[in-house]
Amino acid sequence: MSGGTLPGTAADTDDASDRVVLHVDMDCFYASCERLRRPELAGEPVVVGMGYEAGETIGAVATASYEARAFGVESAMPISEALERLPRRADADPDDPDAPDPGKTGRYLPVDLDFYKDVASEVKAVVRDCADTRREVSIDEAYLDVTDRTSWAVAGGGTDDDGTPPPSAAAGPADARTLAEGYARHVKSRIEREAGVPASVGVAPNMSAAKVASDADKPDGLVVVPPGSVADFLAPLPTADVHGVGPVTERTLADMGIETAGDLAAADPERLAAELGDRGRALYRRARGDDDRDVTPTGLPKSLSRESSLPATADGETKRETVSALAADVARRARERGCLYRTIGIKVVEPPFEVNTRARSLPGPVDDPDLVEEVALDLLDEFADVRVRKLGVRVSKLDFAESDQATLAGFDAADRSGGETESFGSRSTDGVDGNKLTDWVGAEPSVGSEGHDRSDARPRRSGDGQASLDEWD
DNA sequence: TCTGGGGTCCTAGGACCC
DNA sequence: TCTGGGGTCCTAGGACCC
Repeated sequence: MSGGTLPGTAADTDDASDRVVLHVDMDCFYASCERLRRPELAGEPVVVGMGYEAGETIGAVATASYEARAFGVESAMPISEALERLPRRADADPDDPDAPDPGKTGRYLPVDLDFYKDVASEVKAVVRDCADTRREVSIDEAYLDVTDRTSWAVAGGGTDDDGTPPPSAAAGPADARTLAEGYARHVKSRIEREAGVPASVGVAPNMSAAKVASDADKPDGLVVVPPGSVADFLAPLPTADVHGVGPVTERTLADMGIETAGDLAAADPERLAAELGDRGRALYRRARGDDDRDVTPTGLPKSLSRESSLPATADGETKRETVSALAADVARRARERGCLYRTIGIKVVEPPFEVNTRARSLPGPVDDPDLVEEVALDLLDEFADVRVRKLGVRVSKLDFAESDQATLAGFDAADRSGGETESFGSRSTDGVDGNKLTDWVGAEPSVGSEGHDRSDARPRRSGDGQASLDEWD
């Protein structure tokens, strides 16, 4: 009837089994990190650009502070456009009548991912301390299942004093402050105090509601959605606010007359499934506050890739050089992580934005930079005559030899400096390369090539982020 | 909006096998 | 050789997320 899957599990959202899930979402994280080391940026419009260098107009906005967003600067916007809306402070010259008003300018900074990762590791330390069960989704976002640390019980017990307790952050009808709210406040303030950067926190009985809640009052928000009020909380929000609804699905839903999460929750799930497949059913459940996914740790990666934009060109030499460089970088990163791959692929983007992918699987897993380049170039041949604006190389079907849960948990922290040990569980890539990897590859003599020299694997500081972007120019 | 880079998951069709 | 069905693997593309 209502799409419940098992008898007895429908409509039990007020059950005692309700979990307490926190979603921690750092506020304009990169900009906050810059402010941490440059306090004079506090309160200023700050734009952090990737592929951006001081004085240039190239690149895209990675993060804009809320002050910059007030000028219309948005994430992923080209820097050139951001500069039109918010000129650079450096260009404000009091002696030049044509110069922009300093009060309407912003600070532009290039991404410094290594520094942000340092800050993020302090955030993670707090998160680890506050929850045994957690999922770190990205550098600035995590889910925490804190059911065993707190509960939905109403705080304050019998006292109910007439003092001035902080107003409840609860959404929906349940106006009372819960223990969960207090716990979330504790996590939030610890992050701010110990890592020095602000976070928004959402609290709900499931992941997707917590995610929406953390977003509902940014920045510096704390929104609590108690069990039983999830559907009411979501109902007025546009469908695009539901996690998993992007521009395409939003339009499809709009065409069906579905504009809000409430509309979605009231829709016919079979009709949704007809339009959107299984995702339709999943979104339907989500909009109704029904999301039973467990908070599980992030696993090992499924693929590694690098891509790079270039001025549109059909020149074969340029394309091949670009692909070779990307291939070398991907292979190096795979080796740093002690990971074998069985599929090698490329991505070719033609103007205006036509994406092509090609991939080839090998008989067995390998760690072979030369082969990555060879296969990638071979796949590129098909596009010898086309103009391209972006090229990419990817390895997938990854095999992490001898990996165990300990290294799995340490993966995020360990990948930063490629072999430099971080406090826990990280493997030394050199050691792994020397031993276990060889054993593993030995089972695949036809394509394995552990004997290759390591010229590609020179310890050129973590190739992530923009430092290495320069390589392809 | 003329779209940066690194990912995940899903779907659909074809090959191949039993 | 008129004709079934199930399962798995592979590739390509699409949608979405941060």
